[in-house]
Amino acid sequence: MPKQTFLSLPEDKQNTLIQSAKKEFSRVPLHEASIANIIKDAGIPRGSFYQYFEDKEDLYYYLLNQVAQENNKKLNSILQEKKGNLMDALADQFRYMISLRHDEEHKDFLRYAFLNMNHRKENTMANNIYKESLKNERSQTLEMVDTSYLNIEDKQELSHVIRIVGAITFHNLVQVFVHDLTDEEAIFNYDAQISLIKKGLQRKEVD
Amino acid sequence: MPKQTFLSLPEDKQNTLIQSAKKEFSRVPLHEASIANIIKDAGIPRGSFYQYFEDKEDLYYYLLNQVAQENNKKLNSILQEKKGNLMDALADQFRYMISLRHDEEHKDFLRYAFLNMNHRKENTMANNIYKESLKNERSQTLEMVDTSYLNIEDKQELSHVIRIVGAITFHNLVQVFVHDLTDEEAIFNYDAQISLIKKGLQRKEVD
DNA sequence: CTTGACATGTGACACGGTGTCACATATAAT
DNA sequence: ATTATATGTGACACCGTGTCACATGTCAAG
Repeated sequence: MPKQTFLSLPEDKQNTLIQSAKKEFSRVPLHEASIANIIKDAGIPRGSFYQYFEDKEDLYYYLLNQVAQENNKKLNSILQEKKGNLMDALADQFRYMISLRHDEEHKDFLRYAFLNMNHRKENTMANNIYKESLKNERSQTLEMVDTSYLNIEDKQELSHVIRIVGAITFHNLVQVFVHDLTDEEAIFNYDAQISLIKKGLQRKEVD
Repeated sequence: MPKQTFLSLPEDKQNTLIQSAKKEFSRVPLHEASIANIIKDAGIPRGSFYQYFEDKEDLYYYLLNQVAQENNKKLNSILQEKKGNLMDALADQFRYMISLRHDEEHKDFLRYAFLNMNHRKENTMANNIYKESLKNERSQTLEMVDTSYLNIEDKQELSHVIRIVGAITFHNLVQVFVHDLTDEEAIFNYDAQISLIKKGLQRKEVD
């Protein structure tokens, strides 16, 4: 989390720094990004940076979390639109996510995020790290799921379902960036996989 | 890949370096590991290191690939034992993987590998990077799958199934290390999820 | 042998990045 | 006006990387 000092800064100064950071994190992946570049671009001294953030990661995950929050809102609205049908909502959400690749502002930032997706980034995207407010939003999302569409018996199974579709969704998003899939290819694969797990991987015994 | 120079080295010198590397990569995750520590421990000069490997990553993925190869062999043998039943084989393989946590030699190395699992590591573990021989082994594994257990229609769907169970398996392995799950918890979750996707996530219409 | 060509070994060094700290400056409170 | 407290600043010490000029080894041909 950014330190209080940063949050107390005049908004435009905050934005300058954020813009510079986004620029750097869009140039190279996190581990190659340098604080030196960010502060040079933002025109602030090195010491100040460390008054605002713990380190590079702190700033990075602050940004990533902002993206995640937008995303979460989107999912909520889609889920509402789909009347609680989780699988349908995810199919839409997936399409939305890959469409972000064409958005100049997020493009390369997302690209490097997914090319170097790891547990912490995934967790941030799925929103578990920041703020209690998010915990609320999260369960708010969960509450919206209409479980009658799903082949489950209790809340615990719902959480397993979430993990399953989450793992598959992230896997597919990573594939999109790693192999530079077209939207069509990406959607085809994702839908195929979702369809498979919806109907079940195990052949029913035919007697 | 290590350079030829390394592969031509007397075996004991190779092993010394490998041991020192494993020690360092078990001490801290890849990005914190330092070549300085490895060569100090192995007692070789800095210049030599760069004659053997491109860089830190080169050495790391060489080691990880060795682990992956052992793993692949194991999967093959389990799959054979299970007469091509993929899902059953994976359940066993998962148990085997988490049991490696208790093996002193691999313990921390694996721990840091999974705590920082990313696309490249996952891919290495699932074996796609090194050697043609592995490509063969891979398809060899695929050939062993008896598709009659599965609810699929063609080879393409089989590859989707592999991706699905792969994503879920890795997700669960990461969770094991991130949350320090007991073997029992890990197996419970994994089995629950596998069972769900086997029978299908979508409720059948009851009329 | 000895010479030369080529492979391998070696460690000092330049470079670039990080995080800190002593000092400067602003802001607020009495 | 004075003191306390927060914030700004950039020089600096530290550490790790990858390279390069030079040293040493190997081996085959004369």
